[in-house]
Amino acid sequence: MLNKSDCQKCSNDKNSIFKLLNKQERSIFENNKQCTSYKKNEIIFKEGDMPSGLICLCYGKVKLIKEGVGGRDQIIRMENSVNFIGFRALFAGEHYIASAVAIEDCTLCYLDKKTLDKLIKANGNFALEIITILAKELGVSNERTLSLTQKHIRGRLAESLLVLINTFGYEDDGKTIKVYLSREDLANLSNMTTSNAIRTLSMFASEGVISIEGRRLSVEKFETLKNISSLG
Amino acid sequence: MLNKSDCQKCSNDKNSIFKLLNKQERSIFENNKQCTSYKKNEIIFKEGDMPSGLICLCYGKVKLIKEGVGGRDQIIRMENSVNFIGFRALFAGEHYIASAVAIEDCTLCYLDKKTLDKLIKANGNFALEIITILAKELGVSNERTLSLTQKHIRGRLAESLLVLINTFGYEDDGKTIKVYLSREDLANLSNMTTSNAIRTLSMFASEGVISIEGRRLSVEKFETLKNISSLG
DNA sequence: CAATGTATGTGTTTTATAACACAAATTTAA
DNA sequence: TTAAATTTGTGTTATAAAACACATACATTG
Repeated sequence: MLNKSDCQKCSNDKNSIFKLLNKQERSIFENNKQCTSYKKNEIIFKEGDMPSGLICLCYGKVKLIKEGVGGRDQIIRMENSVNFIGFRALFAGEHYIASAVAIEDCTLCYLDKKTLDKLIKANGNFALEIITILAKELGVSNERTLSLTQKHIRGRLAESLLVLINTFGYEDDGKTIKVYLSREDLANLSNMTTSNAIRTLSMFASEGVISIEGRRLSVEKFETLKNISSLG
Repeated sequence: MLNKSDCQKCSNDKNSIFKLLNKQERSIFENNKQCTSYKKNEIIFKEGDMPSGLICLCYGKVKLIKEGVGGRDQIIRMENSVNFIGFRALFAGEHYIASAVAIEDCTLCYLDKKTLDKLIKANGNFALEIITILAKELGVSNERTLSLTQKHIRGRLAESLLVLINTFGYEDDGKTIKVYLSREDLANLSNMTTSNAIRTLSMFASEGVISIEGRRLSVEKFETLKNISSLG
């Protein structure tokens, strides 16, 4: 458990929704938040757990993984800082439907549900912003369902790479995707077997669309990747 | 366009979220709502349209259908009265990602976005309820993605039948599903081709799990249906 | 009420992708 | 610093489901 002051990102990040709070509300938030950290590969929460508060991912990267039929897990979401994780279950008043696993060392902030509800009830713009976040997320999920069910393997993998680019961006070279996943994770994100992820990734490389150095994936032909994603 | 007083369901239905409004807020709602009706098969809104207000389905049944890759449409949602339709896009500030089609004669209520936002900002409990609805819906969508991608045909179709029972209930005989869909709609709901929906439905019938009379589907062995859904 | 279109039903073929099997490389642990 | 475990890579086989091709039944309409 870190000192409260160790984490300023949750409220000071440029996109932080806590900026919508007024001075007094803001201090309620600051006085009730709690910071923690997790090492790479540690489980932040497990599918089936009951959420007790809002979790803000301040530093690090997280995958949200859901147990599938017969051991075939599905990654339903990749999250970069600064963003919330596990807020769906919290707001729905339900158990988590996926587990959150740190894929890098992470720092998190907690805010208990009671305080959060108080802030939502007190500040209409804050409430509306949460409504917007959930509604956008629901759109993403609906689109994702269509992609995962109707696109072919190449399209699904290409789309996953685009999602990773969108979520994590590039390294300084402007082409290496700023996240390092196992082939298995890439497969679970793209709804395919690990062997097919490996094979398809190699195909992309041999076509010059990407280049591969272990888990380092660099995009060489972005437009081609987008084409594969939308046509596949 | 009907007279305002023709529709009382949107605010008087036992589960209506408008019951959370106080007297004054309630009258704002009543004074600004507009009622319309649609005939069976009419399009209420189209994928790509921009929403202008909240739509409450007061009478009738609706399917929400999304264009897929190469003409393979997907039904992303079935809605019964009294419930909202198209609220996701409205709250996200985005275009509709699916079209709403009346599968029976329908009566709808509209409430413009401006008035709705006013009510959300004014009433924290109302805001929290909308947050809960969206969060639950996002959970359903995540579960659905897993089912549609990982279950086999039999499991997917069985699950769709369970969804229909859950949404529309039974006729007075306590076993006939209270909605009459084409085989194509059933297929689009279950992510399969029409022929496979027909074939699988026949299999269920020959196994005695359901009985079929045209579009009338009656559940003979509910537990078996649940087993097929969860194991498939 | 014929005629045309649409929905349903069934068999056959094709294909995308999972499943399996194993080898090589890499990482982790002893 | 060797052994064990895990991850990556590749070829082969098996299979679930799409695609295709008709036939029949049912609706709709001129």
